[in-house]
Amino acid sequence: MAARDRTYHHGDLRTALVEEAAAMISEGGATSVTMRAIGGRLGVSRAAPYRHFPDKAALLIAVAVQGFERLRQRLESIAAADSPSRVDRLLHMGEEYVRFALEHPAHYRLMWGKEAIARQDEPELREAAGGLLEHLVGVIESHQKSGEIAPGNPRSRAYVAWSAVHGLASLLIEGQIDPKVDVDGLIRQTTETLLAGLRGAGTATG
Amino acid sequence: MAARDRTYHHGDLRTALVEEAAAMISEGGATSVTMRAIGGRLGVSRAAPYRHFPDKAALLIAVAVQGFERLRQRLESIAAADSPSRVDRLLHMGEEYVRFALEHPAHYRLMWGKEAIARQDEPELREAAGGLLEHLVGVIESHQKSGEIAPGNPRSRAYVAWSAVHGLASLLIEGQIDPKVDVDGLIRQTTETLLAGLRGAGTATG
DNA sequence: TGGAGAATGTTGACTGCGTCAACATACACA
DNA sequence: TGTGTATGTTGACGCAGTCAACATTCTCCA
Repeated sequence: MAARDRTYHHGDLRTALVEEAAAMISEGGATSVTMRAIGGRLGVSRAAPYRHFPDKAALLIAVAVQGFERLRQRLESIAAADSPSRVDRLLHMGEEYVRFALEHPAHYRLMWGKEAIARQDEPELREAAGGLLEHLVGVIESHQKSGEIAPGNPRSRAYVAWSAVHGLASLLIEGQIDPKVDVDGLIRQTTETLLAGLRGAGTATG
Repeated sequence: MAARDRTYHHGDLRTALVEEAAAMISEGGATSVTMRAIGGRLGVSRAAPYRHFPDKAALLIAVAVQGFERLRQRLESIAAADSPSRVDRLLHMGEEYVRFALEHPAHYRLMWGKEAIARQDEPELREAAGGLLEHLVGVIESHQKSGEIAPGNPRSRAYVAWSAVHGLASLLIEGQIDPKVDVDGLIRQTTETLLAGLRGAGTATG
């Protein structure tokens, strides 16, 4: 990108588009991304992006997929690494999840919001989101084996856990939580409450 | 609205706009609402709505506020009425919350989504959302008094509870949860897990 | 080595949308 | 009864997404 100034062909416009779109999203939210503006920022015409993405939604989907991959990577690195006790690890994962959302609010919104992307049912998207869920299910299962989470359908348990962190993340990034609240404390309290609930609540339902 | 056909003045355009916008949102999501279309559907010109709302965002805000009022009313009627044991009532409230979102997905999205409405910080909106939270805080407090929820800052506890139901509601309406899952069961499991967590987890944090 | 065809980029044009300004009409009240 | 205000209409502007026609460059085989 440094040495490729002013050539007719950009070199790797597709990659650049996704990255630039992600940057614009971070700066001004998803609505600030326009095909024209993104072209302008990359020194390319307004229609150039259409050589790489059929429409704007497709570009946003690519950005969202990228977000999923990064989040997943972040969570997996926790699952794999340095946590002493298993319980700690689970709490840590929940916290990291919320923190990711706080660090990349517009990105996170794009990942889950149906409104933000016209075609939320794109297979690529579903797959990326699904991967994340599968990972969580696996973690839940392993914790069930070691007894830290009550038995029962691990997928249901995963959805419950996911709801808690996703809900907190959403409320935080949508500015629905009083700014005076201690965010770190709230995150911790949420994950701890969740874990306590999962440990105990062995209703027949799941 | 029946007898007022074809007069120059509509009669109560403001109200009609909010209702029509809500209807369009239900039908085709918030993006399907355009000032021109809404005017057309009401037999009025494209600029007429501007006599009642300074811009599109203001109209959407009115719709969102209406949604808040309805949700609150629904929850309050539960809190006030027929539930036998207190625990049941709390579970019931959580379930109704999620059910409301399922019945009015686009409406619900509009209520919380920053992206959907340009100015999420509108005082009118904050107030409506705040009212809901205060109600929840009150419920939590009363349950703390009777010992069904561990002591600790009731506002934090309320945020935790809200996160759980809001998260589940969001995941459901955004189509992130496998359609094969038993939704009612999942809702129940979520509220039960939450309650179990709130009953036990008395960390120093809150 | 020199094209030919594919990739990639550009420009012009069209449409739909939000919105403003100027103008028209109806209503309310003195 | 008349006038000021509330409400509605039409015309116009700019911006965004997108398509079609055209231009340039790249690749790769004869």
